[in-house]
Amino acid sequence: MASDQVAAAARGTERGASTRGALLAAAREVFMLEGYARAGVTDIVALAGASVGSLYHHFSGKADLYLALFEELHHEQDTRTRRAVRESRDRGTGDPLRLLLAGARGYLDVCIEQRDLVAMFARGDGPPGFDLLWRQRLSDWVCRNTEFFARSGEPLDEAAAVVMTGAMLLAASEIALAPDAAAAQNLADGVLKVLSRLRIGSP
Amino acid sequence: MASDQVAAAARGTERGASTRGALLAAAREVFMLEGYARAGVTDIVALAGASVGSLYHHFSGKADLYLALFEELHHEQDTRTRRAVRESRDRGTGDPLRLLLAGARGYLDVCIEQRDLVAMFARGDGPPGFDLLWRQRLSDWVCRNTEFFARSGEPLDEAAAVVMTGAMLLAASEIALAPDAAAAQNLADGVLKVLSRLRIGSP
DNA sequence: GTCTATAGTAAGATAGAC
DNA sequence: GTCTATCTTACTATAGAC
Repeated sequence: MASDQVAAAARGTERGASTRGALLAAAREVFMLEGYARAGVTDIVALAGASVGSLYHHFSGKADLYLALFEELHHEQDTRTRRAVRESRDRGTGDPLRLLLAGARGYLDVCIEQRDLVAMFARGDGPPGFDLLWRQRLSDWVCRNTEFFARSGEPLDEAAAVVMTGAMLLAASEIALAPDAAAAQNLADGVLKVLSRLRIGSP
Repeated sequence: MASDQVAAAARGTERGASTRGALLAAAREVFMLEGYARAGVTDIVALAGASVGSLYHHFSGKADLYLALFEELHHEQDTRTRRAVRESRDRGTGDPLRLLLAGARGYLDVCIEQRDLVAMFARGDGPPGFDLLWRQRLSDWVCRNTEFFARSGEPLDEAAAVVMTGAMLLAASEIALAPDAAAAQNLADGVLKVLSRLRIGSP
């Protein structure tokens, strides 16, 4: 019967998805603990309760696994940043710098929640070519902020963007090393407060 | 005769030193071009006109070569930073933030002069464990700046240090990517100007 | 001090049965 | 979709002659 086929497919799909999820979760643990280079494919599949063959069925290899984790975090950061800006605007904020800082807070919130994962990426150890992807993302970010400052009438737009972005970058990294969430939150608050002194974009 | 022995030793030493220098220079080229991971020991010795055996006579391995280059740059940055602060003080500068920024300029000057090398280290790709050394240096820097701001009466001392240091870090990285020295200089000037607006440490 | 040739090793990836 | 066993590849590092 057709329903049997459907049911079988569904079972298969569910099982596959669960294996995939277990592999991702295990990779996360092992990468965080050992770093990318020292992590072994065998350690990951062992922790996931799966096999090497399964891993290569779902992913193209160790690097792919790492990239998947990175994209996941990046997506979350992006979503939260946009949401924070939107909510601030809905609350009536008009000042561009205020909106930028609201987004920055959203971003740092994710960093605080996922300190361990952020720390892993901040180490810089990743698959060959990952640094290029990272640099690309960073450049994009600087460009977007440069455009923002240019629109706000800041003459030193690029420099301002470098200061802003660099501060956020190191803040994320230091937050990842903070002993607990409270200390991390404290640091995030401080950084945003200092940045608000820049008085950029409010001529 | 004793003088023969001395002469022989001197010749030997000179030859050794020259090989060592050639290896360092070649390593610099190859690492800059290929990155650490992709660089092969064989490529380096080929470019240096030396042999694998020589390399392992002078250095403990590929990683050691990389570290030597890093320490060299670090030493230069340190020297120039201190010199810049001293010179500024001699010119009569008393304001602490001004002195800090003078040092920052000295640091960025080295980054501009050695853009290619800085770009190589900024990629983050290095020998296993290098990220730890890097993080250590970074933490030291943040701590020193935190102490500086604390002495200057800044209540958000750590946050201010993170903003300042993060900005310098990304500035170095962006300078390394600048198309030419003029653009790099321009960006450095802008960043220092923006940072001087923070009015940190001058309550 | 320098060289050539060789060995070690480690880990990621693949083949093919179930 | 999942598994085990095997492979292969690429490199660093060493041994030992000159």
